[in-house]
Amino acid sequence: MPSPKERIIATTFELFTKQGYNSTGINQIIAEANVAKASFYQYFKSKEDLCVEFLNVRHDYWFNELKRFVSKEKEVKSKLMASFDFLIYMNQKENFRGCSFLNILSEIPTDNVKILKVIQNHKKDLRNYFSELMEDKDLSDHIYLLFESSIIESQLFKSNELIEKAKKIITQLI
Amino acid sequence: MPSPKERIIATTFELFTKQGYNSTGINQIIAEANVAKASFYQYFKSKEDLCVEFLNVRHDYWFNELKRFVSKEKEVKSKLMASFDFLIYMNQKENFRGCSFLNILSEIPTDNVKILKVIQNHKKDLRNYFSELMEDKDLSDHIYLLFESSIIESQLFKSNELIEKAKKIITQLI
Amino acid sequence: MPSPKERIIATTFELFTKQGYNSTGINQIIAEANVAKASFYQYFKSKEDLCVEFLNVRHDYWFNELKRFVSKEKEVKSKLMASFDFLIYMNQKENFRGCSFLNILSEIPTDNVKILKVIQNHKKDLRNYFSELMEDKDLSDHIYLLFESSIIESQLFKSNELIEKAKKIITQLI
Amino acid sequence: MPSPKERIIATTFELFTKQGYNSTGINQIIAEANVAKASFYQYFKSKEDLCVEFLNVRHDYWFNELKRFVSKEKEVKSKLMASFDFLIYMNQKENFRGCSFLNILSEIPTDNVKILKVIQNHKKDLRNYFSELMEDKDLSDHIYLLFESSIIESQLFKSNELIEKAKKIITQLI
DNA sequence: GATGAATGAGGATTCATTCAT
DNA sequence: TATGAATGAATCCTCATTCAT
Repeated sequence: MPSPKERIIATTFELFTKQGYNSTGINQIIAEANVAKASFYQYFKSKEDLCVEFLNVRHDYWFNELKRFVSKEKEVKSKLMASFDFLIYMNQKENFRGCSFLNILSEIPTDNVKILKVIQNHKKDLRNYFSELMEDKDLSDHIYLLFESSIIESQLFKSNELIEKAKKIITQLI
Repeated sequence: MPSPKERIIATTFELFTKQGYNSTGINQIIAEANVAKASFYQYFKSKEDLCVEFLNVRHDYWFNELKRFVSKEKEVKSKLMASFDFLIYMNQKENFRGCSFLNILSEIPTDNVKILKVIQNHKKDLRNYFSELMEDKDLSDHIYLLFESSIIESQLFKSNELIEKAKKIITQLI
Repeated sequence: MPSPKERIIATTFELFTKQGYNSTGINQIIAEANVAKASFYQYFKSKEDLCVEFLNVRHDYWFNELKRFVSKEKEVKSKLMASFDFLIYMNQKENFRGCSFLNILSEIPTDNVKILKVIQNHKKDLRNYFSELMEDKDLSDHIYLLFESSIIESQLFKSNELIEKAKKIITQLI
Repeated sequence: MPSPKERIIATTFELFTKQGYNSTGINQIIAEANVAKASFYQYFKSKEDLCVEFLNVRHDYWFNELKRFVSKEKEVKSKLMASFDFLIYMNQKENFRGCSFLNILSEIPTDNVKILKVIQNHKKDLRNYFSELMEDKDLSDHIYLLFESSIIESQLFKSNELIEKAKKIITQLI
């Protein structure tokens, strides 16, 4: 059996991803992780702290999954297509829950700098991910923007339609 | 003095826009609207109900402001530019609070169909807004997607940088 | 049946007097007052607030009891003796719980100015009470100091011995 | 580096004196003493136990300081004055925190005999301290009572005014 | 002799909502 | 129609203590 801390993180990952930040209480986390309340607060001094941990774990998980998913592709264009297909894959896997980072962005007070920074860094890395695939920075930003809206729109409409449309657009751009 | 219902709606508009849905309690609303609690529940049978009302009011407000902002422009291209400038205008006015609809999308449980529909309709109208400006549906969707990410990214980074970049991209597209 | 607010105050009075401030939880208060938790927070925005209310009620109660107890005496000297006898009376009635004000002084953080002021005012009133009984301010302060230690010592030793000694001392002073 | 037990006692001394009993958690003590939790419970089977130890240490410290402070005086009267000056000295040193013993008396449940006895013994020793300075037992008790209220009043008002007044009173008594 | 991970009962407070008037 | 008192479940968090190693 994994350690309490590991169980907390695993449970948090699952619940924050599925239900979001505000809808998930500490009580539910410790109940499902089968951990004492005080154990929880030994590892995370606040829910905000846990949120940061979650976002870090999610960051690693998400980029690893993305890179694994894209790894079989050799050309830039097919890497791009695979990146968008990754969104479709994740939507199916996670039931169109959208981007955990943007979701939490909407859930926290605007002055929560600590969490904001983590979210910003995640998106900076994503923007970098595209810029490293090609030389034209304007183009990579263009694709980044389409990628971002693809996530949101598919979350909102619980449909991959606009992801497919983005793919089509990009095909024509390159 | 406006009626209780009007005062509730005005206060809700202000608070939901500024603080978000979950961070705004019923108590704060009725206190600032100077309305009795039971009066509140006479007009809105739940907070969810109020949310729907808010989104409807916000929808009208937002589109009216957008259209007013763009109305002075005659050509399609300048209308598009003005639309993105509207985002910059709103960011300044509302302190980079982003899109109320997408924010609430992240704040509610995924199974809240009632609210979801209202948000979807808002975005359908927005997508239509662009498609009515031009014949090429692929192009209008393309612009719609850039518009959506422009909102989000400027909220996240509290900066209009990517709005400007989207404008540049669109200039080159057309 | 008294109103919830009255029941809260009555219960608080009883519990704070008997158990002290920190040892009395909100839960116990609302349970014994038979009041809903939210009702409590409707009337008192915090436990600190309740404490201030308690001290005010206690202040009135204590001085009224004191004055009532002393009222039958005509001469200064016998009024003084009665004042000290009042301590004996209260010790018996409240089981040597000492002074609620001084007890709470020890229980709160030193920087809690709000509560501190209430305690200070209570003691200023007591000091005034003695100074109004006689012309010699030094003498009245002298007696005030003996009165204060009488309270404390009888609380500490659960005995009225030093109250009696103070009475004897004062008899010789005057 | 001192032993764990010594570090615990030193830290406890500092924190209990500064913050009081209830406001000081075991966690803070072991953290600042740099000691493992289980080590703590090896030396002290409960917080109550630690409290007793603290009071004993404080007792020795306080009387040693008092005697040192007074030692240079030869006459009874000047010894008394020095004793009261010691309170002023301590108030300045410890920021008007009052008497640790009386503070804890207010913080513990009334039925805690174990701690109560320690506090009583401390005060008995203090009463003895004065009675050993002079033959008249009534007078020494009188001074003891003024001493006690001097501590309390200066704690309450964060002022040495009433200590000075007590000194003046005593000067006239002798 | 010394450790630190793990505990569960309890702390104060806020929430959206309903009731009797 | 309009009120405001009253509700109870839920929130995040802290406490002193014990356990196996």
